[in-house]
Amino acid sequence: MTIRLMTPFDQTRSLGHLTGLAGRLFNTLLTRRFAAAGIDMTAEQWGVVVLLLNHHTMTQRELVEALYLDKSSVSRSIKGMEKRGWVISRPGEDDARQRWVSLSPEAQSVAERCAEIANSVLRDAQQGITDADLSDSLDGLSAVITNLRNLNQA
Amino acid sequence: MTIRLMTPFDQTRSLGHLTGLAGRLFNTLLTRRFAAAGIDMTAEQWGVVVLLLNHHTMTQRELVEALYLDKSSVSRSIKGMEKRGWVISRPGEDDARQRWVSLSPEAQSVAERCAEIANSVLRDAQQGITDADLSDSLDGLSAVITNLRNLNQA
DNA sequence: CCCATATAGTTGCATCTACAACCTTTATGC
DNA sequence: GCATAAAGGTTGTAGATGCAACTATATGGG
Repeated sequence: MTIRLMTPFDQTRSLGHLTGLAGRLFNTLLTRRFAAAGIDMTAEQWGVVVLLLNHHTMTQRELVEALYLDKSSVSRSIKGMEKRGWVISRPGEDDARQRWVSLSPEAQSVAERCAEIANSVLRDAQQGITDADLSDSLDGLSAVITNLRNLNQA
Repeated sequence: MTIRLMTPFDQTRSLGHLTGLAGRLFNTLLTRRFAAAGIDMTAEQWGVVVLLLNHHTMTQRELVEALYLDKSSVSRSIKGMEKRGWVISRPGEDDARQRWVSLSPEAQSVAERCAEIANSVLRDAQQGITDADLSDSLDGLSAVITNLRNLNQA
């Protein structure tokens, strides 16, 4: 017995459903492979590490803008990573409100292996898909993200 | 100062990053629009409601397979939805281990408006993207999800 | 210089998620 | 039949996330 709506909604092929599912699967697989390699790092934490590899040091506000997370999420994430020893957090010298975040030596020492693992996940996830199709999917995804960011701002 | 890796990893155009971000943006926008319409339902809960609209009643195990979540996540999600009044949960008659979940009358009465809101989010998120490009993106996403599901099983 | 406002972060609270360990009930093998 | 294995769910624990309210610091206009 099915309840029919005047306004049909097909979840199984909805972008919202598929993106959420794919994101979740990516993160769990990456976290599992980190763990299998003896690296106690989550996929989300790896996202922070990648940014800090490229920028050396960032304020939490810069992380918020780069990751598009709530400032409270970044605050707690950094706290956890500092407790784990992946990052170092220091108060700003010019502006006492800021916290400057940078990678710990330990994080730098495992970054190379993490990058290999992250690339392996991407490779495996994309197997059987042509580069052209993949590029099209990324373009579509980027366009949707641009739309959603604007909608969430408003 | 940038730290260069032997194994480069470009996050900004990585499928893992983009899918996670898009999924998050979809969910927050949908949850916000539900709230703006006076409907106290999250995007994740709407996913359960859609399944129950189409199947009338399901066991938690069936929900686990359809949503591809851990059984514990479904267990707590259903508990919260029952507390909120969106679903009814009853023990199985044939198999005493099972819990059969179905929609409450209240959920059925708001489902129509929820479907309209969910469709509006999809429409807005996809604006400016041609149907052909969208379809290609969905195909790519589906292929990636199939890969990831197999990888996560193994 | 001082007050109003804006900015950077933190904390309380709620939801969502996964993994591991566990309980209960059912199915299987002998 | 009975012991063992498998299946359906729950609970403990931990991380991730958003929103609202809050603190502390900076900035700008009289």
